[in-house]
This record gives sequence, C-alpha cells and structure tokens, in this order.
Amino acid sequence: MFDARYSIRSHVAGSLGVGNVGETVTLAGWVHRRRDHGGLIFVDLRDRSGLVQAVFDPDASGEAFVMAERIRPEWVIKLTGQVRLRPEGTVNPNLQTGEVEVIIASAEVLNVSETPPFEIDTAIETDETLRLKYRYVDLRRPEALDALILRDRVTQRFRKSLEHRGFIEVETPILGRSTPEGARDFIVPSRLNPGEFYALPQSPQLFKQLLMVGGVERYYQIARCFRDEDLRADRQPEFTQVDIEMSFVTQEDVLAMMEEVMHEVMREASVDLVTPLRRMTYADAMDRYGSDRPDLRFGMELACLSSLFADSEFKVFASALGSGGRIKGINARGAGDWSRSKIDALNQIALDAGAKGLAWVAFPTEGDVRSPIAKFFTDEEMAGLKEALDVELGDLVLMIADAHDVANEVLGVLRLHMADELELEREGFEALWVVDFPLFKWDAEEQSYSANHHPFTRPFDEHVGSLEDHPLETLSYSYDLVMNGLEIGGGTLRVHDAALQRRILGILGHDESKAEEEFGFLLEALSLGAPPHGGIALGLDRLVMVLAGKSSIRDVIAFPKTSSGACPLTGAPGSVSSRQLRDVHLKRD
RNA sequence: GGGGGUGUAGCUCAGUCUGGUUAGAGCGCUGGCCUGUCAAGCCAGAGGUCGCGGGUUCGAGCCCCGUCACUCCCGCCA
Repeated sequence: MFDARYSIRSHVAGSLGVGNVGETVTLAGWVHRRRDHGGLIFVDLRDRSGLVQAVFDPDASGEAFVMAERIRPEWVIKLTGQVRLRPEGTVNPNLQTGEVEVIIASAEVLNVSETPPFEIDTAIETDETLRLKYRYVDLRRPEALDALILRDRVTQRFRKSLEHRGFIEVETPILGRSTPEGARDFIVPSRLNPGEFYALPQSPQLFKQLLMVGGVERYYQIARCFRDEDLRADRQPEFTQVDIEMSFVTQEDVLAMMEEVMHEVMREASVDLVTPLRRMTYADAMDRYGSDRPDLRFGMELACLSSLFADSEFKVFASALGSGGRIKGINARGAGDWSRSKIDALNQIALDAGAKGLAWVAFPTEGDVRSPIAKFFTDEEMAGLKEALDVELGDLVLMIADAHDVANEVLGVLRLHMADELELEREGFEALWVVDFPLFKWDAEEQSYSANHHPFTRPFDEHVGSLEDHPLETLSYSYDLVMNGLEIGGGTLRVHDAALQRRILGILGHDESKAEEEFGFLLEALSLGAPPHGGIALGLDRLVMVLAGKSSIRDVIAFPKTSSGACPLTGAPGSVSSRQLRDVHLKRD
C-alpha cells in the first residue's frame, strides 16, 4: 500500500478524487509540467502514485504564485492547498485525478533540477544508452517503474506460494569455487590466498543439492547468478533465478508443484495459466517444431516427407535418404508470391543454419507452380506433398533433405524466420513442458560427450544399465518450462548415488582423480545419506519480461548492463589502483 | 571471434544514394505576452567537434579506409 504515511505529505497525488473535495492536503513530488497563463499557473505534480493538477492563483496566495513563476520541470516541491472540483468543462478524462484540482495556499521548493537530459513521459523513444546513463530519471516514467513493480509482485508471489508449500529460503555463497563445464566464470582474486580465486556462482546448483543432503527437504532462493558470456536481448551477465529443490520427489511431483506456483504467480500479471500444462518430449519438440523451446502461438509444423519421396529421382533427396537422412518440410502460408531474391535469402539462412541447401516449391496462382526442382517430382509425389502440408494457393513449401537433426534444426530456424516475415499473430501465453532430454550430447569440437543439462542429471532408471554402451540414447529425468518460445526455466531429478555419479563423470571425461579433485565434496556428500531429490530453476528476469510484454530483459532490471557488459551510469567496469592489484597478488600485462 | 543496423542541436529525426551558398524541422530550453490550461497558446532568441581519426577532392555531414559506442543476430550461454 503506497500512501502518505511516514512522510511529510498528507496525501499522495494520484489518490485524490471527488471524495477529497474540501480537504486541505499537503503533497510532495516532482514538477511534471507547468502551464503558465500569466495571471494563472497550472502545475502537474507527479509522485509515484500519479499526477494531480495544482492551480496557482495570485488571489489564493501571492507568495505561492511568485514561486510558481520560478519553478521548472523536475524541481522537487511541497504544496499545501484545498482540493476542489474543477470548473465545469475543464475536467480532464485522461487523468485519474482529472475531476479535481488543488488550489495552492503555500508552496516550498525542496530541490531544484537542471533541465533533464530527456523529456519524461513522452511517446518519444529515447536512446536506451542515454536512458541507462540517467536511469534515475528514466525510472520516473511510469512505464519504466511499472516493470519494476510487476517484478516485485512476481517475486513476492513466488515467496508466498513457496512458503505456503513448506519451502524455506536459504542463502548460498556468492564467493564460491570455479567448477569445470558450463559457462565462463567471473573470478575474484583472493588476497588471503595468493594465486587463488573465487568464482561467482553460475547458479546455486551444488549448494542446493548439499542442502537436500542436509535434510532441508524443500529449499528455494531468489538467487543472483553470474555468467561471463556474451550478452543478448534476453541475457545479462548477472541475472536472477528462482531456484528450487525438493527431496523425496518424482518428476511428476516437481512439475505439479511448479504448475500450481506458476498459476498463482502469473495471476499477478492477470494471466490465467491453464493447468496442467501440455507436455512434449524433447524428441517430439524437435520433430514437430525443430526446437527444444517451441513457440506454440502459431502452427507451421514440420512434416516428414521421407516416405513420400522414397523413390525420388531428385538426386539430392535420394542421396540424403540413402545416407540415413530425412526429407522434411514446412508450409509458409502466404509466401507463394515471394520473389526469387527473397527465396534466395531464405536459402542463405538455411546454409547458415547448417543445411547443404534449400528445396522449395511455390504455389502462387491456380495451375502455376514455381520451383527449380518440381520437374523431378512425379504427379503422385506432387499430390502427396500438397496433402502432407495442406497446401493451398499462395503457399510456399520449404524442404530440407539432410541428417535427421540437421533437417529439424534448419527448419526450426526457417519456421521462426517465416513467422517474423509473415508477421504471424503471436499473442497470449502458450506454455508447455519439454521433457525427456537426452543425458548427453556429442561435442564434435572437443571430441567428447558433454552434459545436455548438467553433470548431476539423473538418467532414466531403465537406461542406467546401458549408460556406457549407448550414451547418446540415454534419456534423463529433465524438464524445461517453455513460454512463447522462450526457455523460462529448467530442472532435473538429480543423481543421488555416488557410484552412478562417478560413472557419469567418467563418461564426461573426468577420470577418477580429476573427479575427486573437482567434485569430491559432492561425491562424499552423496555417500553420506543423500535423499533422492530434484528441482528446477526459473529465469525471473525472462519471466517478468514476458509478463510485462517487453522485448528486452533490460527493461525489467533496475540498472542493467549494455551489450558490452558496461554500466553507462556508474562506468563499471573500471580500472583499479596498483595498490589494489598488489593486495590480491595480481600484475598488469 | 563473425555478420547486419544505428551514430547530425538537450531529445526525436530529415539531409548521405547523386559532394557545392550560412546544415534544417518538431519537441525541449531562454526571454516576453497571456486568468482555465492539461502535449496550453502567441512572439522572439540561444543552441552543432554532423561519434572519433585518417584519406580522396578546388571543396566532404555526404565518397574511401580505419576506429569507437550502442543495438540485433550467429558462435558462446552445462
């Protein structure tokens, strides 16, 4: 409840209405706008609650009127006066307080202001770097503040909902140790231990598992996480996770709990999350949408055309199938009249995404088919293609013939690109669980297996026996919460058996001594009565971004960094003195 | 590390393709007038390292090379 308690005011500006008529009120805030009519001055007074019109009339107070002639936008003032109904015909229906005004009896300047670097509360989209440099001015825009308010509501709701379900919030260290795998660490030199470094946490993953071993059973934390990687519109070097872990649970328990909590959280943004959420296996998501975080707000699903073209005379198709690949396609509805150059651009996108080429067939008008390859198709194949992709006049079919995963991924990229190009409507919230991720993936560059999620993910019980024999076929108890094509959160059941954890680390290339050195403390904990456990971590910034309808994570962070990781306001990162470097035993290049 | 976009007045932008008088507009700002406005109005005025450096040219905001910042994307982000 934001009101005038504990302040020098009697009321807040935005709360005034016809119910206050006749009352003498004291307000404080910023000069939003001044309209000087010579013999009468209007000032819009702004505080966090909103705007109210103050009227300075020399007949009411000559002293206040003289002050009003001096004041300028963003000056900080305190006003006392009587609330009255506005004269007939001067009501402002666009203003919450538009039925009333305050006739000022006395006024005081609490602080002056230079002319602000940009105008507040205009429709003008000001350069973001400038807004960030003067973020404290920018935040006076209700739109900017509203995002922080929504973030607060969401955060508080997480706390309440989790607390009601028996979770306790525990803080874990910010100064930790660097662990292999994962993102690049931010590192902090240790003064007391020359040559050694702390690492800032990429997530509290290991600590929350240790809390489960410690019998906490239900833990959560609104945790700051740090990753020294390149930035994106939805990625900052420091970000916040709602980190959750539970003991004695199945995957279904975690998902059910999370759905209930998410339903309550999203109500804060007036979104009715329909539960239970739809579930889709990783394999299905890749097959149907070419992505492990499919945007279900539009269709354009991938269709498998391999059997249709099993006997194709088209060499590209035949050789792809011959080497065990697939032929898959999507129907870009309404792009049938695209020019050759626009389609060539699509081809380039396909090449960049890893395909060897893009096959396409356009159906611009009745009886007309444009395609460099349709001449290789039999009538049956053409009819089958139309049926498989439900082709209508004006459609454009895009096909990729390649290895199964390449065909899926490339078409997934093209699907999103075409949705942008065709400006497909993408409204509302489409959330789902993507489940059953493979435990490992093959890292061609490193010529080794790496963890798909993280090294502590528990494989399917029925796959444990064949871990070493068929690593890539091992599925895991894992789940990502996907909303509107964004990964909002992800989690797994964890390995709670030390021997199994050792085997997995072994497959990941950590021999026994390396595993002991790097994860010895975890392995020891698992051997001292670790309960079965699992959990999830949600990206709070991304979630609020989606709920606020913003396209950048920076809009929901009070003081975000630019894409080079700099803070335009404070100038961070900055240099340090030689003395500071000496203290931590570092030398400059 | 790679690719695309942007950079001109305090702010938002036009001017750049096709080099040529003193670089413009709206908003804001300053001053004046004005007692019912609410993006107040009218009049006047101030305000420019055309991101930075170099080059081509008689002449560069405009062409060329380099560089910086911001931004979007790829790589990266277990």
